[in-house]
Amino acid sequence: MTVCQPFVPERLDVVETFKKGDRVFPAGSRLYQQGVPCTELYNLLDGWVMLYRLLPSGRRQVLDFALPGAFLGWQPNAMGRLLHDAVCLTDVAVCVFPRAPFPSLMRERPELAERLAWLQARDTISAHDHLTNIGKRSARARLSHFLLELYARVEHRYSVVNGEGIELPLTQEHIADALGLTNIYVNKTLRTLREDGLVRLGRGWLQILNPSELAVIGEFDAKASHLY
Amino acid sequence: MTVCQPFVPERLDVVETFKKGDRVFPAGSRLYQQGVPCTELYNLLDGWVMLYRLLPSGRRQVLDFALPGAFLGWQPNAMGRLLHDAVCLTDVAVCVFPRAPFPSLMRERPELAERLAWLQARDTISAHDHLTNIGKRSARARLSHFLLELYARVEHRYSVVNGEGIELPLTQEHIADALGLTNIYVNKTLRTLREDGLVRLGRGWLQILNPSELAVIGEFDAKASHLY
DNA sequence: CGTATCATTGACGTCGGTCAATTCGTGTGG
DNA sequence: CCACACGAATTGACCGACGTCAATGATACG
Repeated sequence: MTVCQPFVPERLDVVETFKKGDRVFPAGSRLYQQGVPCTELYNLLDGWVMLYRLLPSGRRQVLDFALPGAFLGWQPNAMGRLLHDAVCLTDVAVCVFPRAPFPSLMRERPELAERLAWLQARDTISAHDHLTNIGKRSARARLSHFLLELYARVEHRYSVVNGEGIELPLTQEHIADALGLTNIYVNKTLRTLREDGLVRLGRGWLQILNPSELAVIGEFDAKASHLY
Repeated sequence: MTVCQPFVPERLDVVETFKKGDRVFPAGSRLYQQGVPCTELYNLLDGWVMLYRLLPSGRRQVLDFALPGAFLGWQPNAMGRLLHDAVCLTDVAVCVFPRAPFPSLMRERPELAERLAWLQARDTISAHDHLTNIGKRSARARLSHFLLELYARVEHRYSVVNGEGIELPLTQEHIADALGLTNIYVNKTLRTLREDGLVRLGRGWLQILNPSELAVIGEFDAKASHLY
């Protein structure tokens, strides 16, 4: 499901030719910045990347937490200026492409354009999920939905021992900025979820204790998760 | 910027061959329904289409108001089941395509896949805008931002006499469901905007009286509107 | 002219925000 | 090994933006 990986074998070399190579970014570093042109594209191989927008007022809206397989930095030309920030929440491994030859590369390799279209369509659906979650649910439901979805996505990518919990390199402030809440209220809502025996969540890890009850609260339909 | 229109001339016939023809839907009718497979794709030629999701609880989140040029009904296969509803707010003219041959058509015509990728990327950006608006702004700012963006989009498609206002076939409930508010609070907030001489808005039309002040309130950057 | 839909307004309640203080955890330097 | 520092988590008191409920008014349509 990544951009460069699962091509038909004999085509793979073409994309391989264009890539600049793999690179590692340390936790806290930035892949690219809102409003600034960026000459590279990134295929996320390992680690977590947070995508967010900054408002003039300084507030931050988290758009997505990108997991391995995500293709980052590509967008219709706003004169090359990107519309969001991308920072690494963990050490991150990416496959780097130069941006310039990409349009012609897409024309030469239709399956690349096709794959990009699908990735983008999936991103749109994901954004619509996110939108619905923020727009129409209470804080408690938002958090439930968010944790379940994140858990499912991580479970799908990393090997997770069933019921063992996952690594979750997010602060409560990150979660708050994703859900349109304050870190304080996220904390208070988390407490009620914990007290009800639904989740456990500490520094850097998450465990879902009662997925079915959480799914009811968050109106989460596991079968409808097409966003892996 | 539509799917079938601006191809290089000699290619156009290929897409034309596949299309099933133009069709008109009356206001209030539905193009497709959430959870139901749909065998067609639609290129919106004229009119307004509202895209929304319904939650189990019955609440509705409006995802987008589609304007001419939008390409509707295409998404990565969730077994063909669509994830949102599309209903016509006005009489609507669409160019209809059968869904089945589309994957192979994309492979034959790379420029189609490329165009779809770009349209989808634009949709993602638009969804991120929407997300930021709902997640991080007060009701007053949300409304200001929403009205300005909508005005800009309509202005870009239909010929608008400067300062004359536009047709806006939305009820306050539609707006509320798009912005994560209640129709009642939308009404009250609109009143304050009117009283401050910023907008005029009645049944089916909208006039922006003070765009610069509205832009300040809504943190709206006209230059950043890449969503035409 | 009657009915349905949408807009408007007020009274009241609450969910979530703001402010501020305390605790906890981890890393760092003495 | 302990003292300190710093960021994150936690908690409480208070407040305000927005929701809920209910009634009235305006428009369009048959």
